[in-house]
Amino acid sequence: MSILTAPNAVEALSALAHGARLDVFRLLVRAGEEGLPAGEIARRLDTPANTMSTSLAILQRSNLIRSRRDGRSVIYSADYGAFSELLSFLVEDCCDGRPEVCSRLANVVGSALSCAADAGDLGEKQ
Amino acid sequence: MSILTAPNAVEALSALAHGARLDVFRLLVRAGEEGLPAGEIARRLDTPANTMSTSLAILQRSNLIRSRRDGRSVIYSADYGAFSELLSFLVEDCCDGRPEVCSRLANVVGSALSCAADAGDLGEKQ
DNA sequence: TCCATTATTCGACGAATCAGGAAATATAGA
DNA sequence: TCTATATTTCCTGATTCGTCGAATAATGGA
Repeated sequence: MSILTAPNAVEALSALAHGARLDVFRLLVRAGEEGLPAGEIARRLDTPANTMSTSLAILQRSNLIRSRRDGRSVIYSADYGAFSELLSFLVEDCCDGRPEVCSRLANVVGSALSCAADAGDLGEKQ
Repeated sequence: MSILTAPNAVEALSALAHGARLDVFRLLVRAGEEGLPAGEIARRLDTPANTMSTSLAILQRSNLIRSRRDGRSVIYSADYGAFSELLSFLVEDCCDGRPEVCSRLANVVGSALSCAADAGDLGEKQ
């Protein structure tokens, strides 16, 4: 059961349904918990600061990213929890009525996440 | 590594980033491989046939659903493979550089898909 | 062929989204 | 306080999207 409501999910999907914003989100996912300052994100993705600010605001409104101020900079980072909730929302329906089809999703997502096992903390962790 | 390009992913996310279309897709995911005829989908979701036809066309263009004709009806069904590819695309970045953060996603998605294990074929199975 | 059923395409219009210049705000340092 | 840096907000034209009435296919049966 996901915590996300359908409207929340639509907002998150809308935020990601845009080439530039998807690039931002993926950059932040790769950047990890420490995140990146807005200006650095704009520079790396070669986007005007005001346009990037709008993109960041849309992603933040959807809860997929967070921000914190650090001096003159505003640091953005991916919200992995919210991202997980979105993924849960997307996959939860496969279990309603047709659990047998879930296995394909489970296998594919599981292998895509095999690095989690490589990192040595899938479930048990150290 | 996902097979999906970023533009493909954006198209699929855009297709899902709409309340009515998300409802259609989730209905079809629950309906399984056999799918449902267009008219039945429109009836269940209380939507005019032409509007539903447009929604179905958008979902199909994004490859998230397929269609086949059966007499006068056109049967739509979820494309679980394409759905898996989209999920893979979304999660693959967490492995680039920050494998440790993947574990949370793996755990959440894994438990959301616990029904796959119940259904008895999650890779190893028990 | 004629008709009923099922589904798609066309056309049009309001609503929403997009991008970025210009101006405003926030912070730090001198 | 004054200035430079970092970011956001405001604004607006251009584009795209969403909806659905009406018209147009496609199919099967009589």
